[in-house]
Amino acid sequence: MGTLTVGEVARESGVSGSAIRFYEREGLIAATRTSGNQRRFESDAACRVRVARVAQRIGLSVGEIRDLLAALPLEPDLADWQTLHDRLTAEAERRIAELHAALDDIRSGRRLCDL
Amino acid sequence: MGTLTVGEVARESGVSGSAIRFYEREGLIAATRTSGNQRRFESDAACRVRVARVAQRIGLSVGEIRDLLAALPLEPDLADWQTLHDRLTAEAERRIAELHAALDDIRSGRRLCDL
DNA sequence: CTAAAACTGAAACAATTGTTGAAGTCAAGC
DNA sequence: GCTTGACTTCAACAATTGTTTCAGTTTTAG
Repeated sequence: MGTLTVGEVARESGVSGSAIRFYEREGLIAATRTSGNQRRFESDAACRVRVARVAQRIGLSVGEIRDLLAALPLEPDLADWQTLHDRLTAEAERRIAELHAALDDIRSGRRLCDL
Repeated sequence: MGTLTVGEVARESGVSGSAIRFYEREGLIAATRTSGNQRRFESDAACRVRVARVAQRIGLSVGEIRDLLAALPLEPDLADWQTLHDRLTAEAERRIAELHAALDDIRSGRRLCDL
């Protein structure tokens, strides 16, 4: 009950088992191993995977998400969540700004060829 | 003088020769062939490649850009440019809206795990 | 005509984000 | 203790967007 298998994390987070293994390989989530070499995750794993999917919606790469989650302790306090929150927000706004810049260029009146 | 080689299109459009060949393979730009099988592009090719790069900034895939450029005749009139313009703009706005939706979710007050 | 520069296709490589399949191992219930 | 479902690793595959390298061909300038 204290720990979760790959399949349980997969179900709880709505991601496939192969993706869960991939995320563990990539360092997004940590696992211990049973004596028989099976992964066991702490109960926060599904939460972290969900955070990862939110970050993917924003457009972060797996490497960026790894770094993001690295700053999130096992039992995050409010400040930890706030930090994560702020980083995701900043990144989203940065990407929105990039798109706005592209839009401005498109609308600049110059021919598209000259951008 | 009426046609351009790969290298000339590359220089005029600021992308590499290998990318130019790739774009031709993928149908973004059209080429005729010399008797010696070398590509020759019409003078609009560099322009189309530039449009493609703008579209990439917006986030369109090569396939989407192919479709976009397919609607652009060899000598586009104002309406053709307007159509292209409108599609790019709409696509940019769509992606901006997606990011705003993600931002709204992040700011919804729910825990990130519950998104 | 010849030498150099640019071109050719084909294939391998690269990073990214996983999925699929095979063969074998572990864990849980009965 | 046996069966069954879930797990393991490893490798191959997939799509995307090109780059690199090879050996060979064409074009162009002189």
